Amino acid sequence: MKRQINTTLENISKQLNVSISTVSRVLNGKSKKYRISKKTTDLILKTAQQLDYIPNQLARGLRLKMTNTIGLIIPDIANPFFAKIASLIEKSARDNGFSVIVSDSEEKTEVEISSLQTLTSLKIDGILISPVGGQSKHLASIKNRGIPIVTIDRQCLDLELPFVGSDNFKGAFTAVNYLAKNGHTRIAIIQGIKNTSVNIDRVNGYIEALKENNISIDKRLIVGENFDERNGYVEASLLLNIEKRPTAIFATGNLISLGALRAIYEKKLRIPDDISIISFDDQPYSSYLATPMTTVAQPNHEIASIAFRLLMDCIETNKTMEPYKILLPTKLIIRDSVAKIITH
Amino acid sequence: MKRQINTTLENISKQLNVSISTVSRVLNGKSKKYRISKKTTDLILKTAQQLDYIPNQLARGLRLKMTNTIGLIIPDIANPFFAKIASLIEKSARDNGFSVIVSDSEEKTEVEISSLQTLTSLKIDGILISPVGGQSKHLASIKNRGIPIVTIDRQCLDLELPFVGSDNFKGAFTAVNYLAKNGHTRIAIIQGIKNTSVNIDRVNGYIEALKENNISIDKRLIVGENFDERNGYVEASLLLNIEKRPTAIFATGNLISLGALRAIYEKKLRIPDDISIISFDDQPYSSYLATPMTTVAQPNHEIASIAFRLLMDCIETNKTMEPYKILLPTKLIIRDSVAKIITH
DNA sequence: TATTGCTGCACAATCGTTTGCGCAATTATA
DNA sequence: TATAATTGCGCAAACGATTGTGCAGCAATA
Repeated sequence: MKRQINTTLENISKQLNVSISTVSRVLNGKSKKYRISKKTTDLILKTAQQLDYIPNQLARGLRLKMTNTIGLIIPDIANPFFAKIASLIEKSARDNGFSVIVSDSEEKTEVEISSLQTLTSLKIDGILISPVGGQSKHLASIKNRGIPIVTIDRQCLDLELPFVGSDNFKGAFTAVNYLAKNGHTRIAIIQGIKNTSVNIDRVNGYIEALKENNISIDKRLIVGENFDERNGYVEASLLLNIEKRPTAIFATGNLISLGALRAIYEKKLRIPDDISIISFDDQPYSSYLATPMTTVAQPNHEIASIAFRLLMDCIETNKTMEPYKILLPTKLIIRDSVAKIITH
Repeated sequence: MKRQINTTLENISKQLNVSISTVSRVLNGKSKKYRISKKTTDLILKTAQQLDYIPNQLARGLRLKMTNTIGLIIPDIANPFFAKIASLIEKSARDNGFSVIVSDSEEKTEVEISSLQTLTSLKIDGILISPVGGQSKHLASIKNRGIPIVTIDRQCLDLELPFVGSDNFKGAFTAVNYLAKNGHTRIAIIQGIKNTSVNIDRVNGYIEALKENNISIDKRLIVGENFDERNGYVEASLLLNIEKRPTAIFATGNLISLGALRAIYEKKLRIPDDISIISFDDQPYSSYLATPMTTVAQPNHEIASIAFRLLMDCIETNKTMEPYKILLPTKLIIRDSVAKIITH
């Protein structure tokens, strides 16, 4: 129902009394290949410019089965970690002539499924996804359709797909080990969503670090179930109320630690005097907090650029996508949120 | 060059010995309108499901001149303010059956121009943009093409376009007035990009507040030129070094204030004892900073949802888009970063 | 029996590109 | 002066969907 007056190949061809194909070839820089004369070429180029011709990518995509568009599905665009990833991906894409359609799955499988549907109906050339976790039939279906897909940040547990992300196990291990080396023995972990690879690896890293330091595992100190701020707040509040409360909290995400801070300050406790904290994900503000926070930083730039390159590879060489797994090292950034505990 | 084995209307039609049109009509729920028998209808529906039919939106869009896709161009996805906006827009869009193609202009006009090109070639149904500022020919061109467009957060200065954003003038005025009422007379402002409406309004609000409080304008206290962290850092560092240094800084963006914090702490100064600060944009972490920061919060949710609704209106009723301007109120959130100065 | 009306669907054009193939006109070769 | 090669471009199919129009077949009516 729109009356957009767009100039098409046909417009140009009619104005110049040449065929549509000739115009197409010229505008695609195939003049020599198809031996279009310099005169015609120049003429077409000029009128195309005058008429402000912009190719219709729908038609192009329909014909070429290639849209130069990829889909990016992440669980929460507003989360600074994902925002950064999204921004980096978009830039890589743009630099390579690709557009990106972003979709926020809100950590919900149904949303993820429907986004996947939408994206495939939009005929994107590939998908970058940080899966919600749990089910993976819908991802398998994408894979079977032959649509290039690479997972980012979070792996798919029961499906072999290329992956790029941090070495979460080691990252968590290092953080918790650091706490232990500082004399902490009652260390709590506030988890994110349980059936995400990220979370599993971080929890395992935590457990391994405790074992390594001969600290027994206390199930009551393994809490949480979501990566959001509310979860951090709720679980930290609870933790602070148990009889022998932990001396340190390991927050598995940047929003979680923010929530934990809220709980801690609400109780008028001080960091690190009353309680220590380490958070996954370094943020620009991490050093300006009331107590500059010790964090484990992820290599966002590498994650984004490698993931994008991997996807491009899958798209170009349409080979059966050997499920590469790329684990990038994290970095513990030590600031002031961890106290050294003197034991006798 | 891909061998995607997709089921099309034709596949279904052949399998059932009916025509493509019949299949199309059934799958679009137009069985009654075109009097397709219940038997045929059910059969088609069933096989479509079995074959996992997903419509090709390229073909659809080509025919319908409607893609159910909008473009969103913002200057920096990684900036939490825009990340939030993007996330809210995406959700609104999804709820209305639209996809959004995100583009980060990096505050560069050339990028903005080329993104606009890409988006129109992708045949998006409308555009939401927070323009870089400066030139606006490319936006005029979009408008002339009849493509629905609404500006968000930043207005276009020399072109009438629908707009939704905060009342930046009043927001800035209130903030600076608050500083003045607390006895500050040497108040610096660190600006963002100069020719953005946002910045102009905030600076004007600042100036007006000074006038209202009989404080003379000191040009040396009006500094800055970018919304990023580096600008905040550099300008704050400079400000802290001038002979009679300001007692308060008004940072016009969340990244700017972060940079300012860096400069302040680097100089071992304390907030608010040595210097006061107010920042535009409230953030989740604002209250957990070394000194919880007084901020002027923007109504992100309203901005996003109203902007989206406005765009939908433009798209649906394709009327000539009366350039609505919607200014939403901001809110001063008072925390601890402003000192009360006692004058004699 | 002839006419009308309804049911149930098919035909074909269209959206804007791309591209293999073909063909006329020109130039080069023999 | 034939024949061959080259130059320069057009034809038409295809991509996958939507939709106005038309047309059989059958039932109902006159």
